[in-house]
Amino acid sequence: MTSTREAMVGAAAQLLDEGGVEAVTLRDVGRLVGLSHNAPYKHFAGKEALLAAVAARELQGLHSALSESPRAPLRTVLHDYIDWALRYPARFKLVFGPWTIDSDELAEAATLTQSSFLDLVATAQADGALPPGDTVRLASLLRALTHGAADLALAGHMNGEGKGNASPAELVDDLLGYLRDATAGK
Amino acid sequence: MTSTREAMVGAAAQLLDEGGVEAVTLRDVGRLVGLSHNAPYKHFAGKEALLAAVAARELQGLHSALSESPRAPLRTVLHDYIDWALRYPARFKLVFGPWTIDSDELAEAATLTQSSFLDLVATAQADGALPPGDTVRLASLLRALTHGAADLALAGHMNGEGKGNASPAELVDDLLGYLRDATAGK
DNA sequence: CCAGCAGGTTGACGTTGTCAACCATGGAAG
DNA sequence: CTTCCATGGTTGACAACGTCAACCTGCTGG
Repeated sequence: MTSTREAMVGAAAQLLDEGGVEAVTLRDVGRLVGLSHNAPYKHFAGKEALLAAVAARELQGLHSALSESPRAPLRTVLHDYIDWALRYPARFKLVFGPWTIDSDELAEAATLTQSSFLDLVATAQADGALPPGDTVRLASLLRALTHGAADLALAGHMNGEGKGNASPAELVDDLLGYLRDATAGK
Repeated sequence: MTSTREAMVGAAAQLLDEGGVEAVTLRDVGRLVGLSHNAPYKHFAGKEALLAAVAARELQGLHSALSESPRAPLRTVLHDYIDWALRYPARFKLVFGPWTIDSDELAEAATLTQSSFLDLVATAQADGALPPGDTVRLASLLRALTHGAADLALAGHMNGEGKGNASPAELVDDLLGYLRDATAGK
């Protein structure tokens, strides 16, 4: 029994996937759920609030995927992240775009995902796949590279002239390789 | 003697800095240069074309900064890149956002900047500051991390709870450190 | 001389976000 | 049982925006 609010979030996500964030219009969301324009205002303060709800749902999904298989190797998780970004570019850009609104829901989902990832990095450190040291900082490094590789790939800045070009997944593997070497060489 | 077109690009950049990409409106650009709405259509095919011109100008600026001091250390260049991104977030997001338009001007500026950066990485490899190997791939790694660190910082995803948090510049230094170790250990 | 184009103007149109006012309905307070 | 009011819905309006069309300059090349 999906509430009207959830239906609206779903409709917004659908519009997002089909035509990017520009295609998400409050009026179309109303139409998609069988209500009239302005119906969304009964559930969201405005357009940004609706988008924030979509972002929160997506973040919760990421967190679920992370916490449901706590034994997945770090490399797999990062590759999955990249696959997700490439498959749903608009969602990716929305989630990691600038939130001009402070949604409690969103903030909570973000910290949850963050802590799940931290656990993952800590285990990898314990397993000797990553160098020891500040876990938060190492996690930030991994996150930044993965995010940046996906973002550049989406922006088309990484498909230059073909020669020697690396896919985002390959870049992640490169970094993991360097980090493993640093661990072993210590 | 700045042409009307250049004035419009400048006005658009100003609006961009003040209020983000949403604040850039063709009508305001017209007003800012003392002309009436619709004047921009005499110089640009539409809004996207205007934004593409702004992005191209910004990319050319990056390329100039890169090529004017060819002896700057890689670390400095990357730090400058991050400073630029944090100081002009809207420009940064515009330049590395998805270009739905193919502007020759933009494409050319992009390849120029790309090649400048490749030269820089190649010299760093020759100096022994970076491990040998596929220069393009290594440059992509550096670019992805720098870009991702800046983007996450802008999105607010990196100022968690303070403890152990790394600034984008520190992450760049971390990666450079790992790469230097990989070079020396070889 | 004049044809035409670059650059500029006004006016209009449809779409969108948002606000205001009104309406139904269902449960809680009296 | 009635009364009240919050919830979720509606319609209508408004201003702003992107964009198109039509019109109006000058200047310039043939």
